[in-house]
Amino acid sequence: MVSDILDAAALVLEERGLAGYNTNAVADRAGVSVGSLYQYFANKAALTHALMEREDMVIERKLAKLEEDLVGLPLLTGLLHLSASCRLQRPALARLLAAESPRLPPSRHASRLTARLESVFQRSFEGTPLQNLPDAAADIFSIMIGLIDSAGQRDGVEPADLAQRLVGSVFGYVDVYVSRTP
Amino acid sequence: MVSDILDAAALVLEERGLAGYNTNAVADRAGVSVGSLYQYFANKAALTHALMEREDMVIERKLAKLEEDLVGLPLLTGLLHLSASCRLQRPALARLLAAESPRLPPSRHASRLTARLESVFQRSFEGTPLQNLPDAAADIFSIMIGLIDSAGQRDGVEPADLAQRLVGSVFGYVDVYVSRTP
Amino acid sequence: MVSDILDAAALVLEERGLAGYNTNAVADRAGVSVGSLYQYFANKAALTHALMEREDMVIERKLAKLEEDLVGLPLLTGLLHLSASCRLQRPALARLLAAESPRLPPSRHASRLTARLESVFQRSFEGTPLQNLPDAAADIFSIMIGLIDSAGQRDGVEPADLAQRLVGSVFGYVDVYVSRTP
Amino acid sequence: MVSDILDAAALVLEERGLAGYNTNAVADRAGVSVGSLYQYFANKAALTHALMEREDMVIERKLAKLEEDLVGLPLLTGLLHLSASCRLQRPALARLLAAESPRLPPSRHASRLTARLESVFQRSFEGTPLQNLPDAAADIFSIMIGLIDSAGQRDGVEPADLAQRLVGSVFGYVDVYVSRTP
DNA sequence: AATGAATGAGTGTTCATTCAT
DNA sequence: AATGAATGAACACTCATTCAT
Repeated sequence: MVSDILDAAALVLEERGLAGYNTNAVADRAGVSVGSLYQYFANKAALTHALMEREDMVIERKLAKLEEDLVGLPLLTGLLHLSASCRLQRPALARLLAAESPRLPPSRHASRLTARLESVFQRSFEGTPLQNLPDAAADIFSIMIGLIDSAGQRDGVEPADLAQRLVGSVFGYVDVYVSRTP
Repeated sequence: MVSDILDAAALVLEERGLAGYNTNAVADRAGVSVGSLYQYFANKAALTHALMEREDMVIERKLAKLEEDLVGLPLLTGLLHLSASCRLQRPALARLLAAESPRLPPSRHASRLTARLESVFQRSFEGTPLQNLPDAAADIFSIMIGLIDSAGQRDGVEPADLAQRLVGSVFGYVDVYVSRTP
Repeated sequence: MVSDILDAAALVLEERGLAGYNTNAVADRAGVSVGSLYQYFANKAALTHALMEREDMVIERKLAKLEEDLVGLPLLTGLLHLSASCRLQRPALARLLAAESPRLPPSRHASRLTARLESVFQRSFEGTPLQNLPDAAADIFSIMIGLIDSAGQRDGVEPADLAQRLVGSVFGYVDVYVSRTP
Repeated sequence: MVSDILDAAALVLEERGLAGYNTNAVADRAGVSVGSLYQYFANKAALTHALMEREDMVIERKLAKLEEDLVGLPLLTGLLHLSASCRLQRPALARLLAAESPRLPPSRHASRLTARLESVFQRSFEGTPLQNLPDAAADIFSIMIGLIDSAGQRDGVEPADLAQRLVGSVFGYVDVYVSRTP
C-alpha cells in the first residue's frame, strides 16, 4: 500500500509535473482514498520525503555493495557512475523531486546521504589529511545532482558518457580541494 | 516603484521562503497595494522573472566588460569568479529563485543567459572544434549554479575559494568534454 | 446536496440579484463550504448552467408529454401555455438566468431547447413547406422569453391571460412567416 | 468629449463584449484618462445609461417626426419599422446593452421610452377604450426588443422583412389584447 | 483500517473609483 | 479641467487536511 502510493506519487509527478502534484491526485492514481494516504503519511511533505528516500535507496544499496569491493578513488568513481545511471532511469522524477525539496522542511534523509558521501570521500583519500569534509561532500553532492539532472532533461544521454564528464568535474573539484587542504 | 516591489519580493523570499512568497505579501512588504503590483507586473510569474532578471543583470553587465578584455580560458575563469561573487551576495535569494524557476513558464531571459554562456564557452576554445555546444553550456551552467547555491547555504564562504573549486570542476568537465569531441 | 446548492443559487439570485450572485454567497446560503460547491460544479458557469437546466427541465418534461397527445397548432399553443405557467412560477429567477446567460460560454442545453422548439414548430406546420426553420424557431423563442419575462416583473399576472397574448403574438409572427415562405 | 467617451464605450462593447467592458478600457479607447471619464459620468452605470439613452434617442427623434404625420395603426406600424431599422444598425451593441441593463439600477430613461410607447399605443387605438395601457406597452416593448435583438445575431437580416414579422407579432398581441379589453 | 465528502483558509487577479498633482 | 497612478474590497477557485461513517 505504501509502495502503491509512492508509485502513484512518482507517476503523478512525471505525468503532470509539480503543478499537478497534489495529494488527491496521488490517491486517485493509486486507486486509494485520500484518507488512506494520510494513514500512512503524516502530510504531503512526508510523502514527498518518502519518495525521495525510496528513489535514493537504490543508490544507497548499490553503494553499500561497492564499498565492500572498492576503496580509494575507484570507489568515488564508482559512486558517480552509479548515481548517473540510477538518476537517469527516471530523470524527470529525479529533477522534480529536487525542485520540490526546497519547499520541504529539512529531512534527516538528505543529510544521511551526504554523510554517506562524506564517508566515501574520506575513504577515497585515505592517508591524505582533509579538512571540512562536510563542505566538500555537500559541494560534490550538488555538482553531481546538478549535472545529472540537467543532462536528464535531454534525450538519449548515455549514462556512461555523462558519468565520464561527472568524474571529470568532481575530480577537478577534488584536485583543487586537496591541493588547498593543508 | 518597480524597483521597490522587486526589493520587497526579494526580502519576502529571503525572510519567508517560497511558502510565504505571494503577491499580497510582496505588496504589503513594499508598502503598496496589490493593485499597484499588478500595474507593473502582469502576474506573479512576471514578477519573479523580473526579479531573476534584475539579479542576473549584474552578472551580465560585468560579463560584457570581461569579454572586452579577455579571451580563451581566462574569460571562462573570469565568468566563474564573477558568478560566484555575485550569487554569494544574496545566496538565499539566488537559491530560492532557482528553486522557483521550474514552476515558471519559460522565459526569454533564462535562455539568453545560457546563450551567452555558450558564446563564452565557444570563445574559450577558439580553434578547437567542438560539438554540442548547447549541451555543454547547459551542463556547465548547472554545475555552476548547483555548486554556488549549495555553498551559499553555508556561512562564511569565501567567493574566491569557491570560485577556485568551481574552476576546478568546470575545467575537469571541459577536459573530458574536449578530449572526447572529435 | 447538488439540489441544495441549486436551491441556494436560485434564492441568492432572487434575493440579491445578479450583483450578489457569487459562489461564496451561494455556498453560505446552502449552509455548505465553497469547497463542496466546487466538488459538484466545475465552476460558476457550470453552476448557472445546471440551474438553468433544472428550471427548464420541467418545461421539457411537460412538453414531451404534450407531444404524445397533440399535433399541429394545438401543440404550439400548448407549448406557449406551458412556458408561461412554468416561467411565472419564479419569474425573477427566470429573468435573471436569462440575463446571465450572455455572459456564459455556450451550453449544449440551450441549443437542445431551441432544437426542441424547432421540432415542435415543424410538427405544427406539417404539410406546409417552411424554410429557415432555425431562424423562425430562434425568433419565436425570443418572443416567448421576452414577453413572459417582461410580464413576470409585474405582480398578479395570470398565466392563462399572458399565454393568450403570447399565442396571439406567435401566431401573428407565424402568419407573416408562413405567408412569405415560398 | 462626452460623445467621444460614449463612442468608445460602444466600440468596447462591440469589440470585447460584456467581459471586456470596463471603465479603464473605455477611457483608453477614447484616448482619455479614467479621471476624465468620471468627470462626466458619476459611475459606470451612468455611462451605460447614457449610452443606452443615446442609442434610443435616434428612435425617439424619428418617432416624434412620425407622430406629426401619422395616426392610428399606421403610426404603430411605423414605430416598429423604425425600431427594426435603427437597432439593426448596430445589432451587437443593442443586444449587449440590453444584456447589461438588468445589472443596472433602474433609470428614468427606460420608463420614458415605454411611456412614449404607451402614448403611441393609445393614439393607435383612438376611440377604442383600453385598459392597462402600461402593461400592454411594456409587453409590446419586450416583444419588439426580444425579436429585433434575436434577429440581430444573424447576418444579412433585412430590416423590412424583420419589421413585417414584428408587425405580425405585435398585431397578434394587440388583437388578443383589444378583444379582451372590455 | 478505509473511505471520500466536507472543509475553509489562502492565493492570484480584477476593476470601479479616488485624489494628489 | 485633466491626468493616471494608486487603491483595496471582492471574487473565483485550489488543495492540504479532517472526521463521521
